[in-house]
Amino acid sequence: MGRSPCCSKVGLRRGPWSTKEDTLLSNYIQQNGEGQWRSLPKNAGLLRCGKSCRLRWMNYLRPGIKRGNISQDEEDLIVRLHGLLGNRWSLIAGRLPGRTDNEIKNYWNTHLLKKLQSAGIQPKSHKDLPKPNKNNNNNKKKTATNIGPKKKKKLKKVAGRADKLDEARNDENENGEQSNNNERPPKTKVYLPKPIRVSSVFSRTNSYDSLVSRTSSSDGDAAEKVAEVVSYVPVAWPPLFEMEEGGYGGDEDDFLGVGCILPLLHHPLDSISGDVNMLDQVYDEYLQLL
DNA sequence: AATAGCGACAACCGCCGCTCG
DNA sequence: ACGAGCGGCGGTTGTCGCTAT
Repeated sequence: MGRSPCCSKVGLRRGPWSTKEDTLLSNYIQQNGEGQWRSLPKNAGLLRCGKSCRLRWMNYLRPGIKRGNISQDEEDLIVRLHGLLGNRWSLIAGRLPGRTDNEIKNYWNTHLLKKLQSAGIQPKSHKDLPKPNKNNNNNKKKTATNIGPKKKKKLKKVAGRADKLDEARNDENENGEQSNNNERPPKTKVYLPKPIRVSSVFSRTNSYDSLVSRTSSSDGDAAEKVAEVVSYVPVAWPPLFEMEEGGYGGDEDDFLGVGCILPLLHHPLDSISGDVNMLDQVYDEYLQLL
């Protein structure tokens, strides 16, 4: 059965937020706290969908949000985490204080993807890792349509760069089109680790850029180099406690310094410290959980 | 100067899992 | 057990601004 939309979209504003709307939203949340997103717009005097309010708050208005200027360290970490986790942006964002999943996702799509590809890296190196069911079901999601964004954009521009006025936006009618894809794979329960924010910055000596530069600097056996770079996919999990005690990051043989990104399994950690075989087991166990 | 091409990123959409009645 | 509501997530699209032609 189809679910009702999160809110009636009739008469609601869409598109970019004005400063006035931002102020209204910020003030309301500061006074009343987050949550109750569905009723928030009405209470705050906003003509916005609750989801839109939440997104705006989470990605831009929330205190502590860092905007732009993604550092080399952060970029490095994003690449590593993506190699581990795939497109689980919220998890990746959880390891980057002040960064939002949306920003990381955009940054990946616009910067890092090209960077990796230009370096001859197929960034899908994590494809062998088991993905959560949600991702495995991506087929049911609106996958790339026959007309890609660029083509659409081109078509749109060919048709003329019509200015999109707010009035037009307001007049927009949602047709409520929904794709009824009834052929869903059976659901399976999966373990989805929750992101854990940490404030410490990991030291990573084996930087992604150095890998890339190594790869692109010479014209030797390309496949070999790709394999070499792609090997940033981890092979073992380090004990979390090392990271949490601020001592993490010294070992170049850890899985490239990602460390601690995943919730720890309940293991007698003291006994596995330094034991690569045991770490492999931990990793295997984690993969099974996934 | 006008327009096409393109990049960047903000915002939207649809789906899912969790919670609660 | 079931269904609805809610929050959250990831993929995709829309919009804007800059550059090239």
